[in-house]
Amino acid sequence: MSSRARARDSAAAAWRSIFDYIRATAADRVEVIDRLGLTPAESRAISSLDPNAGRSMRSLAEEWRCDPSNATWLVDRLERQGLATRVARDGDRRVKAVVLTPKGKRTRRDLIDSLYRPPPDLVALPQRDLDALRAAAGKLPARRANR
Amino acid sequence: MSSRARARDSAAAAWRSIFDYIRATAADRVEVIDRLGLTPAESRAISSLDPNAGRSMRSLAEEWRCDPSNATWLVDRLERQGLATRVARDGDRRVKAVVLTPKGKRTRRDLIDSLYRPPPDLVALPQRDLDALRAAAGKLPARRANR
DNA sequence: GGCGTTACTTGAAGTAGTTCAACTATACAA
DNA sequence: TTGTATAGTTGAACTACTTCAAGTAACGCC
Repeated sequence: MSSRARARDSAAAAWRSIFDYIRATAADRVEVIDRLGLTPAESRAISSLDPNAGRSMRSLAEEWRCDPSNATWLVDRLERQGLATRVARDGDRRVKAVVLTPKGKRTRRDLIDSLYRPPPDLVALPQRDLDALRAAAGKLPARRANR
Repeated sequence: MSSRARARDSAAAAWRSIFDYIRATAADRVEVIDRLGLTPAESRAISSLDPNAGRSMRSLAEEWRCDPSNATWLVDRLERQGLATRVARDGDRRVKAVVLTPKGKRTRRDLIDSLYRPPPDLVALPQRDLDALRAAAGKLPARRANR
């Protein structure tokens, strides 16, 4: 067997296990989002806002791959919940910077901490496996290059 | 540091990387589902149907944690697309077994093959990492025990 | 100052998914 | 047989999200 084929085999087996595990734990994440009173779209929105900087509507719409009017609608929802506000940017008053309110920052912190908390099954793995997992997974890109 | 704390640390780092990578590749999976002309709910529905056996509406509603009427609505959609049919079960004619049509089986096969195909970034990892990943991830439960 | 461009908003229409209450048909047990 | 429970369906009301077309306001260049 070629080394290429061997890589594909191992990767396929690994991916299947990871994928199944992600699906098995999906309900936990829904629970987190529910607890914070968010919809899935709102939770994604909140986590793409930088607590220390505003972001234009346009850049948000691009990241979310949605219509600008859709971004307006979503940010409206965040604003109505007191999680974010719009401030006109000095210099170019056309662009609105969306910034997290203190409540928004707290909610984002809670959201991210909760989602990043490793599930018990994972923590229960042997230390050897955890170290290997950490090393291997750490080499994966956290963001996909623009295509 | 206690061995418990060490496990938590490694697990947290590993989980973060995995979680980020899953999010980074989410668009690929949306693409697969779109290509098959399915909604996310339909794709989940199709993948929980066994190609070799029917399943009652009730058991589907339980797995999907939704109202029975919701299951009716979803299976209606599958039926309208020619992916599944209902057959009354002999012996208890109240229960309808939902079975995949040949087209439904093909679609399911395609869906699962596509979702289980490991992303390129993963295949590109060093063989040592892949083997370790496979071994570690293989120890994770694929289904969550009922709670 | 006029003009094209950019950033964002508004409104209308549509799909997807959820929830609840009411209903039908079958099974099963007293 | 008569009641009671179970499996599934129907319909109505609602929320979340998407898409498109049209509109407003500010910018920046000539």
